[in-house]
Amino acid sequence: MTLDEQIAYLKKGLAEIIREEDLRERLQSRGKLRVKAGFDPTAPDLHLGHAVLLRKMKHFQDLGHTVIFLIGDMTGLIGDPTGRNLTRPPMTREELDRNAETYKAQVFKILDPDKTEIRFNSQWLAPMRFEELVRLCSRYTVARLLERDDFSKRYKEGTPISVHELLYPLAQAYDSVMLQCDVEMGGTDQKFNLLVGREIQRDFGQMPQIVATFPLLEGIDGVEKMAKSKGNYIGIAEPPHVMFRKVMQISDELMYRYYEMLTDLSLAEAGQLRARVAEGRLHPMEAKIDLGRRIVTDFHSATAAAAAVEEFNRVVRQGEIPADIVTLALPEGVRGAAGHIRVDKLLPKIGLADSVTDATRKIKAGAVEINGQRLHELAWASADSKLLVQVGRNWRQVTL
RNA sequence: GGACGGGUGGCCGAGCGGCUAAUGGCAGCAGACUGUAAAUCUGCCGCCCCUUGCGGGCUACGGAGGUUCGAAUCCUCCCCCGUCCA
Repeated sequence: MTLDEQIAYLKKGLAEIIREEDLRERLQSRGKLRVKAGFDPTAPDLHLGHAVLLRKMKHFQDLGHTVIFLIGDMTGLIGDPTGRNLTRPPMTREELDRNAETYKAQVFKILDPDKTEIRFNSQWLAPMRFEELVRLCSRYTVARLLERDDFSKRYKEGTPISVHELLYPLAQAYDSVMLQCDVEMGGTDQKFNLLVGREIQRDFGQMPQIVATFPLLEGIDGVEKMAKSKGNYIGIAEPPHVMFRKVMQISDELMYRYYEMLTDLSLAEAGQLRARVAEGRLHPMEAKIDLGRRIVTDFHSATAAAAAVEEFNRVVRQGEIPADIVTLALPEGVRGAAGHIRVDKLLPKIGLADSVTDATRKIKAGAVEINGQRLHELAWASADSKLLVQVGRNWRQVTL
């Protein structure tokens, strides 16, 4: 690949790169770059939003560069009391290590282990003395920190900003210094932090890192960014058919975006796809099935993807019973006086309702089917040896 | 340390002595529709008990007391948050 081709390859899908000339110059002078991206250790379940970043990291590896997967475990060790969630307990070293293992299992679905360093920032942040911390802080000003969008907004609105929050950009920047990063990547929401890294590095006599930001991937709701806490995510480690079904749930509009950010299609190819759908030459559902197939193939396999498509057709389109239905024995205490099964008590015990009250509501709303029959009563008598219980798109099989 | 403002259900945000399990919005759940969706429409949306009835009970408006037949609403103290002053 020529230099121009390399840059084009790396740029695809990025929101911004600061500065491209620096990247060009450094690719020439240094050849092999150190590329960092940081991850939160408290939420080890990676999702497709992270995958966008991981894919880009992989692109760097494809060109022979080293990628540093930095786990920001310092926060986890302290027990970050951001906002009103004051009781987040500190994580133990064991938990953090376990999370790191979880990360590895997921991350290496995409990254090349031979070109990946996994690092923890507690390695240098934990032994830091107060004096050193104060020195680090003296390299930056409060005014500059308050430039960050969410800080200035919160400051104006009068919502609290804890001092430690101001310290994070500095800590992150310090990570770049310690790791001697050439490039740091992050979502567009990280831009400020990444830029602080440049300045602090310069202050430490290092070449300022190149900053690469990429757009945040919307979650399956199509509105908010993908986040586990918002429940709108598709997890990297989720089973193939779950992953596939979630892809099928996104809106048509969002589908193109996923094509752009999560597949190897070029932007031009994604555009063509959109045009073909618009012209009625391709059914949107077909396009989405293909998207799902590609994504599942990336994280599992082509075979798994084919099975997921098949399962989707059977269960969702034809309304048949899922193959991987959870089977349980009848729990205790769900029989009424006459020996009938109290469905309202059963549902919460088999994970189909939040509580008995909730189960009652669902039954009254006609959302519950047993053995193919819609239920309107709280009790059920059955001569069969098993019950096939369905609430919405969740199924359970209960053996008597 | 002082003055002022504020803490309501997952979130936002009304209520400011009874008719309030607490308006409304968002989110969520279920149903209809469909191409799987989206959009739209409908219902639900604290917990428990009784095979269920416009049934009964319990818990809930930062915390603890108090006033009152009755408090999210009034009083006292405490905790927390913010703004300004020092």
